[in-house]
Amino acid sequence: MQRTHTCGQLRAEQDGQPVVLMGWVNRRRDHGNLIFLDVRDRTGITQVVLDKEVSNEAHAKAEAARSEYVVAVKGKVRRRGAGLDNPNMPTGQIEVVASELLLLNEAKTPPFSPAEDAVANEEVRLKYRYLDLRRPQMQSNFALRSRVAMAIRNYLVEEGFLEIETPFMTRSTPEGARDYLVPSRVHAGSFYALPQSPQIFKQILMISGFDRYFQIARCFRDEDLRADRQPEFTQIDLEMTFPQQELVFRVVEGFLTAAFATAGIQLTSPFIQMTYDEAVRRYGIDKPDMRLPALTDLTGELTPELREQLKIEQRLPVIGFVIPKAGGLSGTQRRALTEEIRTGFGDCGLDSLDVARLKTNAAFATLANAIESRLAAEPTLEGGVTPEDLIIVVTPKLGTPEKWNYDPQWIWKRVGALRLELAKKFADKHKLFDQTGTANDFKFLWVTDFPMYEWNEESKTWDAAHHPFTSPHEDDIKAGRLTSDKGAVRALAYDIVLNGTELGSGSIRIHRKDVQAEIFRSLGMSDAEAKERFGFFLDALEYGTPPHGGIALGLDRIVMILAGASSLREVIAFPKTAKAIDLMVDAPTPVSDAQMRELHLKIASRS
RNA sequence: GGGGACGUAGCUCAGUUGGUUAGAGCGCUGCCCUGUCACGGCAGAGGUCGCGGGUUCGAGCCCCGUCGUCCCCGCCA
Repeated sequence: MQRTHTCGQLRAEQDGQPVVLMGWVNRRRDHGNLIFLDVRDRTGITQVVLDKEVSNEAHAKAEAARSEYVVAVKGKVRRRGAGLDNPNMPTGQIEVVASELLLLNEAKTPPFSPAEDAVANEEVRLKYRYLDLRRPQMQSNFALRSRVAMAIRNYLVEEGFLEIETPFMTRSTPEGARDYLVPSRVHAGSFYALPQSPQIFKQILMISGFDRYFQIARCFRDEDLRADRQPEFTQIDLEMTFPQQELVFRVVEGFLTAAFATAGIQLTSPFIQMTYDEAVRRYGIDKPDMRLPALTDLTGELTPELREQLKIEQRLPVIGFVIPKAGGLSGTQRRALTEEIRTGFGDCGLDSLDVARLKTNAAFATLANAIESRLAAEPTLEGGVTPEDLIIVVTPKLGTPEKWNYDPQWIWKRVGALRLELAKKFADKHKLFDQTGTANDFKFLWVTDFPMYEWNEESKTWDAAHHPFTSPHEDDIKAGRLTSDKGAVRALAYDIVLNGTELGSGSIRIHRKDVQAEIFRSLGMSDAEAKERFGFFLDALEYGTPPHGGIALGLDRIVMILAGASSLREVIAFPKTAKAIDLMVDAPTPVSDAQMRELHLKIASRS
């Protein structure tokens, strides 16, 4: 028996047609001499009718059928009678009257039903991943993922990019994330590393003259996980020769537009841009969520006298922001929130003003009104500030936090974090995170001019903020800032941000050996050390390296946001838990002593 | 490495101040039912209250430890 149609395919037009369907029993409704089987495959569900008067034998088999049995149905499509349509399902105008039913396979009673909308806890879902993946929501997530990847491939190939694979077993680089290591059997005591990204290879491909490269590449990082971080993840990695950064942006906007179109979302490009400094100043974070109103600097609204009265530190900024529709709190609720903020900032010396209360006090009413009108200027608050909105004004208490001295952005970052925390807390009220199915749900943003260096408080050194192959701004090199003022050096590095999630980052690379060597030196790496770690790369730079640059975007994150999911596990078929365990296959596991010996390994302690 | 939430039937969860025999819905099993589509009706089975220890006359509930899942900080060039 050969399947003729899928379970999501049949419509009224096929009335009377003989068909063979195959799939899983989604539900069975037994009415005695009449049994309904809902048969499911990844395309949908079709109601099959087993009538004892049509086939006694088929009906008997249907009596034995249970949830998740795999069945084959031979029968005829029938337009349902008047009043029997089910408008809730695409195939609801028809049913298949079975003349023959085969139970292709039985199924144990599943621990949870793929037919239920309610989801089981993640532990069970991950253990029985094959059942979880049968759920229509998951099927649609992976169909979406496939379409997105295909659209991106097509777009990039059209634009002249070549898809080229790079090794999974490569050389460990101590910079950046922790490596996953693969012990060598042939070379005792030596290890390959799984790539954190194909960074160096793609640059070598540019030196090799491939002009435009891309790859949908698996990357591996042995760091602690989050909802949006898995130990292995997939990047859309690309690199091109002779690009201005704007050209990279156009390519990315192009393939994202193509990708989102597969989900029926029509994006408009170019995406807006903002420098890193601006992002931190206006949003307190390098990946602003543009669905929410920005931070507003209210410092100018407070005279020294007012600060004095309100016990506010004179040297530091006063920062306000609005959470739309989260207002109207009672006095008790406001006091609780104020207290929460105060303790949340702990030893940082920050406090907040209760604007609603200020308003009721004649001495401060002018200030409160001024604050309100300043906040209302924020463009995302089209209707101005209303009593429905929640106003937060963060003030530094008397006594200066030490951090201010070396990181002037610190207070902005803290308030930016508070803005996100409160936005999350009041998501039900402002509904700005809800998906409406339009391009409006997706706020893209380019963040440019990242700092080249980052002060590492622990080791008291300057580290590369992006990676050490990133080109600094020409001006900053010329001005000698690589040595004199590292904190002020801007890189030709950029991030693409979607709804507050970093989708990807890239840069224009260094293509001259002298500059590369200088950067290594500026990072405290001696020439000998640089040669030891990146000698092959420095060599390659000497054989006619074209200017080049690129970017890498997290495919998993793109699909996650597009699918409206809140965890990567919803869009990765076989993901790992927060402790990097695969609950289905049970990995990792210890290996046999024989394997260990072969790899010249010994476990120091199993404590 | 640190903080937080959760863990009770196959699943989702309730379980009062520590007090008799630990409950509900769904699912499951059996019987009945020819128009259901979350079918319905009747009957029934199903529990190491994550695990270990402690307090107590008595612990699902309190204490200590531990394991697991999730979220966050650190970390993630």
